[in-house]
Order: sequence, then C-alpha cells, then structure tokens
Amino acid sequence: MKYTPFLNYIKNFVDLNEKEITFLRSYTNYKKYFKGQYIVKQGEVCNHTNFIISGCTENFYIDQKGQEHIITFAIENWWSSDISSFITQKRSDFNVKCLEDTEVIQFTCQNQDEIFKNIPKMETLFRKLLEKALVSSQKRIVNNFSLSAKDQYIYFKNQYPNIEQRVPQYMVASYLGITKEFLSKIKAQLVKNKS
Amino acid sequence: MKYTPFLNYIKNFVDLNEKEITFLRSYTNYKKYFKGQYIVKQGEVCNHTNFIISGCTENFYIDQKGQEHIITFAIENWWSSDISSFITQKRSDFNVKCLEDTEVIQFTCQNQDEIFKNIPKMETLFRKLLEKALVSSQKRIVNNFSLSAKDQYIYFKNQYPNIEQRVPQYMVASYLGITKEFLSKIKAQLVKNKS
DNA sequence: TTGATTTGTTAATCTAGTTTATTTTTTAAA
DNA sequence: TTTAAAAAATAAACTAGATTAACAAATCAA
Repeated sequence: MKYTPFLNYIKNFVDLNEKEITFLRSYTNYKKYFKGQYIVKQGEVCNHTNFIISGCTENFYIDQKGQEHIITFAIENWWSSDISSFITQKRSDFNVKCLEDTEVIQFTCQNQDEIFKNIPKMETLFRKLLEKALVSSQKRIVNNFSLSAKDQYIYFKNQYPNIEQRVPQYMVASYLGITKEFLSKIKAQLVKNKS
Repeated sequence: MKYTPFLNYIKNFVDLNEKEITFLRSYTNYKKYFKGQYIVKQGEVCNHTNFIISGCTENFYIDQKGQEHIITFAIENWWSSDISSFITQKRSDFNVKCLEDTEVIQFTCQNQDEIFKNIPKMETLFRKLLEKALVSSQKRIVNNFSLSAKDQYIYFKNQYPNIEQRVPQYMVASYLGITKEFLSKIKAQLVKNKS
C-alpha cells in the first residue's frame, strides 16, 4: 500500500496505535508528481510539508543575477518543502522541483497542527527532526567555513553516496556553490592523485 | 526577580498558568557566568540549553589548522548551546564563551524532557523556535552562496544592529568567514562610497 | 539516423579574498 | 599617567575559485 514506506519510517521513531494511524492517514494525503514538475514555485506559498516515498527532488532558488543555486536534494525517506514559507505562509524564496517521478505524503499547515494536537508524539517527532535538520544545516555552514571546495565535494560524496549517481554533475556543483568547470577540475585532480 | 525576563519572553509565545510556571522554575536553574568564562568547551558534552537573560556569548570552534571560527553570537533573549552535543550527549565540536558577564536560565536534557511531558505547550514553543532557527540557518547558507563579503557584512549589520558595538571587529570578520584585514578593507570602501 | 539540446571537459585569463608584514590606534592595567 | 598589550588599518604579493570560450560526449526528439 502507498502509505507503507511512510508508516515504516514513523515506526523508527514512535509507536502509533491503529486509531492514531487512521487519524494520521486521514489528515495527510498521497500525491504523485512527474519528472520536471514543481512541488513549490518561487513566489508562491508553500502549502505542504512533503515526505518522499520515492523519487528525488531539488530545492533551489534563482538569485538577482538569474543564477540557480541548489540548496538541497531530497530522496526517499527525506522531507522536502520550503519550511520558511510553510511556517509563515508567505511567498516562497525557493523552488522544489522533481528530478524523477516522485511520490509524496503531504501535510498541510492546518492538518499538521491538528495532528500535533491529537497525537503529541507526532509533535515530539517533528521537534526531533527539526533538531537534526538544524544540526546538519549548521554543519554545512561549518564546512563552508573550513573546507576547501575539494574537501566539501569529498564530504558530500561520503554523506550522500546515493545522490551523485542520480543527478547531473552541474547540479552537484551548484549544491556545493562552485561552478561546474571547477568541479570538473577537482574530479580530474582526484582521479590523477588516486592512480 | 531573576526569572522575570525569561517569563516575559515565554509570555510572547504561550500562556502558562501559575502551576506551570512553578513547574518550569523548579525544572530549570539560574546561573551567572563572568566575562571570559566558558559555558561549553570543545571536547566536552554540552549539558544545558541556555536562555540568556543578560550578557553576550560567542559560539566558536577551532579547526585543524588552529583557526578560530565564530558560528554565532547570542545576546539577551536568545538561546545559546551546542544543540548537536546537547541532543546526542556526545562531545561538543564547539565552545560557548562569555564575551560579557552573562546570566542564563539553564535546561538540562532530562529536565527539558520532563517539562515537555508536563507542559506540552512548551514543546510546541520549542518546536517553533527550532523552525525559526532552521530558517535563519538556511538563510545564512543562501547568503553565503549569493552575497559578496561586502553584502554579507551589510546584511549582518542590519540584522544584528546591537551586536557590532559589543564585540571586537575581528570577531565580526570571523563570523562572516573572512579575514579581519579584508573586513577592514570593506569598511574603508563603504566609508569612501558614502561621503 | 540525424540533427539538436543537454551535459561534461580543458585551458587561458581574471578577481575576490588571503597572507604576510608593518604601522597606528585603542584598551586596560599598574 | 605611563606603558604594555590588544585591536584595527594599510599595502603588496599571492591563491582558490570564477569567467569565458571552444569543443567533445551523451542523450533525446522526430
């Protein structure tokens, strides 16, 4: 069943009884997007938090100079949304776009609050997820400070070994905040040093 | 009374009754640190989340090359801790050090859980604080991507107008991830362009 | 099956920010 | 009030990574 991966994921953190599961299911919904579709568009309000069942998304924005910058990728068992727009219900600064066909479970703002009210365990879960997300966001800032582009690339490969094969290289470069030409150079260097 | 600023802060988000306030007070404690003292030391476990009543702290780490990098400053009505170490109860990668005499309200890990169990509103508050913290952490990554050092400095001044006067300039440079020499250059440029 | 678009490589030149070194100013202690 | 130490400013040489441009593969549309 479509909800299975989501419920399995939840089970890793908290135990829900049948009634709670039923509630959770009735206050969320399943949706399928196709490759290339936008889940959120820059300038529009982000209405959902999305749990990814299958597929891959990129979260990016376009700056004043028209340049694209990828903030994050997300794959199965990750969450994807523009949290800033979601919590404030203001226009989003980001795009969320599917890099593959992607299936998600969606929470709207109001439903999320209802879920938290009725299943406090779910709020605890979300608090813990936020803690982790904050830690990894801070880690990224730290890496930006003290690692060279090359070391950041190595770190990326280690931390997200599944992603590099699934997205084109120029997107990895964008995620790292460097040009695709420079990433090419780095990869050439790494190959040379290994042999 | 020492707790007043803290209770006023809480009041901005949630309403607590007398009983809840009493509970909250008995599960937290007040502590005063002096200028130069460490609240957390790199390599030790961070045992507390700290709400700052008065004073100013820096959160920094020392990298392999021996270089200091400031991650955040915190002043009155802000929170200060190494959240990664706090939630995992593992050794901290960061130092939290007082730049002025600093008074805080402290939550231990266990007490925080007790508070959440007994006052769910407090868990909601913390979830919302984490959401905000995550948004501003992501904002910082975005700025790192798309702003020049000069624009990042201008952004910093606008967002934290109270901090620049309270800390030495080389610390601002460290926070921005640039050298103090380059910050000097930027300030000279800004002065020139204004006149 | 071919042309067109998207992705990746290489190399030359350029620039934002670093490094190193010296000087000046501010702060704090005695 | 003097003095030593800490902080800030200035300037020249240097480097990591950007930009530009030309080209080579790979993928895709028809």
